[in-house]
Amino acid sequence: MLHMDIQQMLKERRLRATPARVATLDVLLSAGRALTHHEVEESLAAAGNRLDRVTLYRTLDFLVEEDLAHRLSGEDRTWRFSAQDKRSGHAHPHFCCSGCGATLCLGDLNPAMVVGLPEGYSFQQAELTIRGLCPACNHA
Amino acid sequence: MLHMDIQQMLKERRLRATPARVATLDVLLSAGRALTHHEVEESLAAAGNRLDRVTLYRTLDFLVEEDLAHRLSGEDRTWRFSAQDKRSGHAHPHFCCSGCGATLCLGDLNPAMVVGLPEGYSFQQAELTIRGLCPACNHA
DNA sequence: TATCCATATGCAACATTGTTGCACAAAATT
DNA sequence: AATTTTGTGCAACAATGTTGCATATGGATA
Repeated sequence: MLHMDIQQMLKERRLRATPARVATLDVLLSAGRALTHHEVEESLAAAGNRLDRVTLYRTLDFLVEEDLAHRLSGEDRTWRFSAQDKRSGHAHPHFCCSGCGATLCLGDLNPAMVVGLPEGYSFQQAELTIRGLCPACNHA
Repeated sequence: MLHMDIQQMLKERRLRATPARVATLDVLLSAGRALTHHEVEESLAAAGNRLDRVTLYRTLDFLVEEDLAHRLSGEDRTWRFSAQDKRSGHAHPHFCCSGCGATLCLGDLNPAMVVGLPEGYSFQQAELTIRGLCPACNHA
């Protein structure tokens, strides 16, 4: 996406359109999948937008808080961030490749799934992660 | 559970019934929920069975490999271990409390849920995590 | 356009969680 | 009992994420 458009995205929400945010959002929007902090860092560096580690952590946190990105937990204890899916906020089905860790978002979940909590428990959110092999790892 | 019985569990599978394993398994079996490494460590120490951090990591890995325990990833980037549910290996619905992080296993998943992967992707396992509040946190 | 202030950034230090290598101890096997 | 195999503890390291603080900067205001 054009940086102009990304700046616009931020300004529409009355948020500061700093270079760090624009570049980070650009990386997330361009990726076809959820990226780790490290992957974002490398991607930024490759594009000549080197950011401090801490700044990137804070920028990613910021984007998540402002609902411009989505933080999801994988099987490898590292957060992954995605700006792709602005799907309904309460049900996030993901696919996670056992081969390479690639993570991406699938379609909506059927809320009917989320029933049968024990007495006294309250529901907030459901997350379904399907593990398997992505096309690349299927062939390897 | 009695230590005798736990030793039996291990020996039936031709595994060495070391004190570290028996004590760790005991802690996991007695807990009504999945425990973090740290929680297991504390629980062991409280029972006078202090274990080295590394030994505990390795013991937990061992139990998972031998299918005596189950490792699950939470929202806080730390593994949790449970010896409770020897439910079907391919679908693990969990409940995770947003208040205190307590994690426990719910009933079986309907495998029909796991359909609709994009072309080229292969299925291995599904994990559904429901977030919400446990009874204690609901009242607090 | 120049000034100013809230806030974003970078740096250093730290915290947490998990891993690796190696020497020693304990179990199992003979 | 001796030997082999495996488990344990210690030290050091690695990866991921956090906190405090000084400085730089975006964007509102004059």
